[in-house]
Amino acid sequence: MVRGGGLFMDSDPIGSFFFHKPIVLNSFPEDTKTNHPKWKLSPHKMDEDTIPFQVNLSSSPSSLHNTTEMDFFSDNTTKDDNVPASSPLPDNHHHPSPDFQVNTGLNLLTANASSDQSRSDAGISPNSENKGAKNELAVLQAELKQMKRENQKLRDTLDQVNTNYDALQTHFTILMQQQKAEEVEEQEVFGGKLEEKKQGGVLVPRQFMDLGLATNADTDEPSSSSGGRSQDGSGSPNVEVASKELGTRKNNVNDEGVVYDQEKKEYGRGVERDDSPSGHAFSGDKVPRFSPPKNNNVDQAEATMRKARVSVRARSEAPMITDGCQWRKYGQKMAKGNPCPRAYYRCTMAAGCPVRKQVQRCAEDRTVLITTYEGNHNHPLPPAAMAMAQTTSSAARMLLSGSMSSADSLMNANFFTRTLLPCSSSMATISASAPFPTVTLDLTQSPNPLQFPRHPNQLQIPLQGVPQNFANSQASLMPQIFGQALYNQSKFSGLQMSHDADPSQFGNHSQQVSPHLADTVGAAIATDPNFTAALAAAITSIIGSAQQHNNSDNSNNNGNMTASNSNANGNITSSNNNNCNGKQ
DNA sequence: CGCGTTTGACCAGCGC
DNA sequence: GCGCTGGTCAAACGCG
Repeated sequence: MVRGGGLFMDSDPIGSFFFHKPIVLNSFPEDTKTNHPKWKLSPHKMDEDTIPFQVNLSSSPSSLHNTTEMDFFSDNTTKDDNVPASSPLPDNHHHPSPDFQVNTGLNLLTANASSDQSRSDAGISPNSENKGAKNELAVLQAELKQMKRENQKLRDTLDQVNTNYDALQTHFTILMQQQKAEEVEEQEVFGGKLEEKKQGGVLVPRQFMDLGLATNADTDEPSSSSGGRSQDGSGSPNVEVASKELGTRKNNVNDEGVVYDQEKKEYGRGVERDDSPSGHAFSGDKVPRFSPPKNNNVDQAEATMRKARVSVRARSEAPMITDGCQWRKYGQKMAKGNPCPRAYYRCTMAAGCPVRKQVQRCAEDRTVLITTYEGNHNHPLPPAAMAMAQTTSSAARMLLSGSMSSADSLMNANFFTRTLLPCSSSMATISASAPFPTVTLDLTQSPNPLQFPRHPNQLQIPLQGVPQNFANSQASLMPQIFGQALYNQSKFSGLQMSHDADPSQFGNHSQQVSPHLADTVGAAIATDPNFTAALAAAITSIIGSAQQHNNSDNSNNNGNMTASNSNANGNITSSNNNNCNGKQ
């Protein structure tokens, strides 16, 4: 994992913990390999495997710098000129020559040492050799003491980092749970009794259009039926029972994507189980086939919810954008009005995941890849997948909250325009004749490269020629932030707009970028690991949320809105298809 | 041989 | 009722 810069205590079990914690520390005056001054991270290391995630320790680098006892290698050179200055550690294998003379200037001989010495030296050496050995022993003991002290300090630092990390994680989890709770509130507000629907004789909470986050899907229902190949043994229910309650998202965020399948400790793979038996409540994918004649109003609303889609437009030469999920192609059709075929994919990260997506190139601009997501994941997601999922989820929530609260979708579109797209209002359109609501996130333009330190082409997803994990981190970061912005926006559109909020008051806040955001995003972009991206994005979201809460009453969330607009241009179009020209 | 993709067939919704 | 279209299925196929 992460190593402390230049601190390789391979033979030292005390220092071995450096290999397991995401801390970049350099306690040495100078890394003689790279000649980087103290606390300056080696770019080489950063490129390799360090995560320069800036943890705000109470002990600043300077304060650590002032802890001179950590700088014991200068003593090393003092007490033993034979030891190369570049040696970062006291060489345990360095055996002094018989001429080895050390003058530490310290009177460190302890009674214990002398007693040991007296024992070991008994009848062996003359006085001079005894003195040399004693000195050596004293030096070693002093070094040991200092190493212990330093180790203790580093442990303290590590504890503090861990504490901070835990606090951040807890905060993030709480925020996610709050988000979930608010989502449920929105369901109650806008869905009313639609929150529940009957399926298989069991009343289950009706899923909102949550494309990204594991919710109350009942994956324990064995699949069967409807033909299709059956899943292998991977069909262990990977959504915990607790996920049926509000705290579902916890599993999505608490393990840096390590645990996706609590039982299998891995992603579900392989041929997907036929996910939805006929009439499965979450078979949002099978919209045309899921039409039991029921209460008209309820079904109409449900159909609207089910059919809600989020379309993401991104420039990419790749056949499919990298969104962190695993997909299996199950069909391809030529769609009317577009010479490019439309491919149909379904999520295979977990058995029975109803999420599907359609991928099609834009008819007018073949470089634009249009990915339309539909359905909700019923399984925990890795960070990279969460990013896109949250984006689509938030967009869908925003759309649905608006559509459910108001029949005037055009008003909703105008709201999008004024809030998210102050500089591109023409992009916000909505088709009143849409058979189902679709939010289109247009990520094909990046008008603010300065605000979001990314090459414009990096918005092309995935980044070809770039390591996959890096591409993932790149591609995932932006939707993460964007999604948070959309989610926050959805709260406005869904809750406030129905009251007396003046949308214009949100208008120009999206032009700003918080320094925190820029720093965090920059740090995330500068490094490879998905964890970094996800964590940075999460923290970014948290920061943005915190800022939003701070200014919540009369202004919009600067950080998040900024992020969305600055990195993705925030073009949102509500329409009913994923063709460029709006035809289908 | 297992797994993923391809592709023609099939089904349902919708408009005329 | 018929045709068009979108969406899905599943056997065939290809690849490692």
